[in-house]
Amino acid sequence: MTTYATELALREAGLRATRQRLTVLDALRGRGDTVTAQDLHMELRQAGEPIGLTTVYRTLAALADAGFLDTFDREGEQAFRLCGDAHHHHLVCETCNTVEEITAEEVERWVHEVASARGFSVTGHRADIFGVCPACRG
Amino acid sequence: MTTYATELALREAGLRATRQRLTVLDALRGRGDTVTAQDLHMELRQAGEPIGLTTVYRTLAALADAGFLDTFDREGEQAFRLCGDAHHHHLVCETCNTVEEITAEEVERWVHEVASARGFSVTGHRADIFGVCPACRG
DNA sequence: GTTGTTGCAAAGAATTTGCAACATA
DNA sequence: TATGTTGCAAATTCTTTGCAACAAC
Repeated sequence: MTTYATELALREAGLRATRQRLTVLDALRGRGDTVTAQDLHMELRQAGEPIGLTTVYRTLAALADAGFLDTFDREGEQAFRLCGDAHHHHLVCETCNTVEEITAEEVERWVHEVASARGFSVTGHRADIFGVCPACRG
Repeated sequence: MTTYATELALREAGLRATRQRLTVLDALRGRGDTVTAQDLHMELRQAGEPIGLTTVYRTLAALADAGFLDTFDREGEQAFRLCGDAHHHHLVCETCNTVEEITAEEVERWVHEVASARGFSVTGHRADIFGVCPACRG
């Protein structure tokens, strides 16, 4: 179900709306967990989608670069996940890799207090919580 | 200046106090920035220390596993840094890779509030701030 | 038509493993 | 001495690049 809005969003980011990019975005849309390029490529191929591994790597990098995806590190591998527009943090289930987005004014405030107290100019920050989700605990 | 305390700490963690491990710990002790296995190996070799790359990898992994080191991701590469005992967060200079440790009761509190509100059991959390330190801004 | 994109094959880089020699406890 | 550790070389794995065919605008 590729929406027209998706194509617009891609163009806005200076990316052509190719079949492969729409495929990747569609695949990402359904899921709340993180995926690596390798994972996603295999899934898409198994689902019959013709797409190259190189393209999956490049697409995920481009989408992350354009702010469509959040990035995570799964021990050496880079994993990605579709994200909302606003800045947020993450509640990550270490068992199923599902990610819930959380906002936190408390953290934002803390970030600027700490940084300015030490004379740092802030370029970014990240606050993630790791745990096991209710579903995985059974 | 390999202290006896260092050797004890290693044994406590179930690791033998080998020359290589003490060398790595010594090298790490002096610095406030993060290093990768490749970096550290090269530095040690250049300093005349005989140590294998494999060993540096294994040593850093073991030390991190034992809680001696904090780990960071420098785009694909894993970087390490000696850390204090207590739980803390990081103020990272993206220019020189120096890390200042920061404590944050506010964040701890926030972590448990958010997690329990969603039924997650917490296994860990991490709050890092990225920026440019006063020295690098000149 | 132009220019960005794709995908294969090959290259590159980081990291891990097999295994015999070796050092620590 | 028994067992954990080392380090080389080789193998793995993740990721990137060259380049010609191709698709989007």
